[in-house]
Amino acid sequence: MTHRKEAISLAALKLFSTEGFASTSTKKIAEYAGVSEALIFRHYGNKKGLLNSLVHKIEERFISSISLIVAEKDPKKVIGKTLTEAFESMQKEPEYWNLNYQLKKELKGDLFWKMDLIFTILLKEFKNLYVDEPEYEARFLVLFLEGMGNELQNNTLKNSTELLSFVMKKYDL
Amino acid sequence: MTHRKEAISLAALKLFSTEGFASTSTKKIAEYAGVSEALIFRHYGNKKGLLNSLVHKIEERFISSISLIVAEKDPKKVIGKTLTEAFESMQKEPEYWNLNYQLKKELKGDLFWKMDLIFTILLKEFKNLYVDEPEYEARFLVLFLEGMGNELQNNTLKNSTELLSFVMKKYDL
Amino acid sequence: MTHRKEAISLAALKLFSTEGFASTSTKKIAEYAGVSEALIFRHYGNKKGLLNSLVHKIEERFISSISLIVAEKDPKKVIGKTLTEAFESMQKEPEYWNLNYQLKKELKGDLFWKMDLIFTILLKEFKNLYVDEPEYEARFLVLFLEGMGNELQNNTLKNSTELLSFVMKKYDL
Amino acid sequence: MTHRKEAISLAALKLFSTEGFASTSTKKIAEYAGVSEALIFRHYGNKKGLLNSLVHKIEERFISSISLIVAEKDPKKVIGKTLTEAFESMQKEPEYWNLNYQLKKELKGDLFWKMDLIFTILLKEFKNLYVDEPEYEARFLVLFLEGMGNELQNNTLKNSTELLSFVMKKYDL
DNA sequence: AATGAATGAGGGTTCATTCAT
DNA sequence: AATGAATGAACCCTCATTCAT
Repeated sequence: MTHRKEAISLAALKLFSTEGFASTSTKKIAEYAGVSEALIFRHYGNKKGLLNSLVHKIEERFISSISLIVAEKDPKKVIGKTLTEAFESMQKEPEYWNLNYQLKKELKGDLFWKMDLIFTILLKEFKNLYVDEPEYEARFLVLFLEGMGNELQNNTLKNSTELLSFVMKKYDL
Repeated sequence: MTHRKEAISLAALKLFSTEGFASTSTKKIAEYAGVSEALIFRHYGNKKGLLNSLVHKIEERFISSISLIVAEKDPKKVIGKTLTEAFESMQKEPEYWNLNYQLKKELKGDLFWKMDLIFTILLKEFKNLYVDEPEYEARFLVLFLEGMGNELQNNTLKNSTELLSFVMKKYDL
Repeated sequence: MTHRKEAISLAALKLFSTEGFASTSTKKIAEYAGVSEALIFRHYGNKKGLLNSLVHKIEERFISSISLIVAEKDPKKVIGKTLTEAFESMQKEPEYWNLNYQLKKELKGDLFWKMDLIFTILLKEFKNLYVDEPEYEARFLVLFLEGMGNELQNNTLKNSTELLSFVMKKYDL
Repeated sequence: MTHRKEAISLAALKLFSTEGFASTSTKKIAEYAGVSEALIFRHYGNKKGLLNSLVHKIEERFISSISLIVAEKDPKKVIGKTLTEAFESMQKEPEYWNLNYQLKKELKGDLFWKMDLIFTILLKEFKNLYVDEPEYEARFLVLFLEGMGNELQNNTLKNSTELLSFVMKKYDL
């Protein structure tokens, strides 16, 4: 990938995630990336193609981060690590999560939704722990995570690290 | 409010909440409402004005629904009713919640965010219950609700009613 | 049809017929017509729609002119009048014929081709005259007319009126 | 001429003649020829240069075919051969004729127009035959040929061979 | 109150062409 | 000789908005 193609990708990630896909013009992307507008179309075909390439990157990145977690054996450790991994990812790479949320609205289901994978992992481990209603326990935690992701995007969540610690303690993880 | 002005409002609510503000053209709204495009501007000044009128409606409606809750005395009942009220509202009037979520991204803070009010209520009652860390308890529940709202918009949440019952039981509400 | 809508139609007729459909930009049409470019799309949907409206006009105009001819009884008079009518139409309304030729190339058969109608008329009358090979006689004359139409577009045909007289005399019309 | 340069020339001939000069992009030509777009500009300077090279080829080819005809002595044979040569050329190399017609519209007179040469030949021979009005006789036949060329491009002319025979017989050639 | 006509600004995309390699 | 990268200008078209009626 050439220097400029990457610049376009980065600009698009930034702008799509903050302004939304529809509200981001290709001209704005080009200016932000410091390239000509036409270059976007040379490299990605069209605006949707640029988006798709970002989505692919997001998915690959996330899947590889998850694969590290499931190597663990102890159910509690897996659950704990899933929460912390997701949380840290949300903090370190907010653009990717932002984009993921944005696209969920705009693409309506055409998108790989990270939370589905997290749910699957949690469900399995809650079953291993023989809790009463593993589906609801898992879903409950996932929805909390999803809400947290929501808030982290807007920087409206104070003491998020402490909040996570609180949850970890609550679940004895 | 005349018949046509209301038709515009309804069309805009529907379209803004499903397609987003930026992606909904005034032409589309006019067609959906069965009126001329110019009428939108006569009644609401501009597109943003139409949006603002919707936002006002949403806020009024939500505040009045909350005021019923806080009339309760028993902290646990207040918490429980807050959860069920929010949940039922999400199910009965998905457009309003959808719009609220959409606008949170697009307006970035210019908007009254329902969850803030819910947090305030829950925080007060958790304090009344003398739980250990009321801020985090309240925040935790709010984020769960927020995640649930997220999912309900896309109809991707199965057994949501049972899930809520599970949470109510978990908190002994 | 409003004043400006008509202006667009006239400008398009002029430009499409002289420059070709593909080579005529909507901006050029708008400038030539003295209106905003957007108005073209309001009135005709898109560039192709504008073309289609011209084609319809052309067809209607031609069919009505032909209907006068076939009212004649004497075969020779019909043939003669067909030739002169076509010729005069080519001279008086060169834009329409130009466009017809242009479109024949660009639309490839999606177009009503005037010469087909002329052929039908001539064929019928040559049969009435009991000439040896009416199909070829009719086709021969039609191709001559077609060639003449070709040349008249570019003003490269000198003494066209005398040429027609010559042909009329040759066929004893 | 290298292999690739020729491929470009062939692709351009094909595409210009079927789609027209303006409607054929250099990208399309490059793809059709299986070369890079930049190569077109290396070999032909610009799009117009590519066209000019084609036009030159066409003219050379046609002039050499005509020179065989005028070697004949008998006027009637010359006329007959001119018709058949033109006809066969139209059938065997439709692309060249197509292009010639296309360019006549698009270049407006900047182009060598084959029919002018044919007219000159026919005129001379009709004079040799002492017919009454040699100019009109020659023009008449040329316009027929021109119309036939028109139709042959779109494959809309049935029994063209028989039609030509009919004309030959009609003129006792 | 309500509309059709009209527009300037901007949308995504394709164009012919140049440049570095 | 040949190509991929890169671009400014132009393409068709949609946008929110104004105006006359």
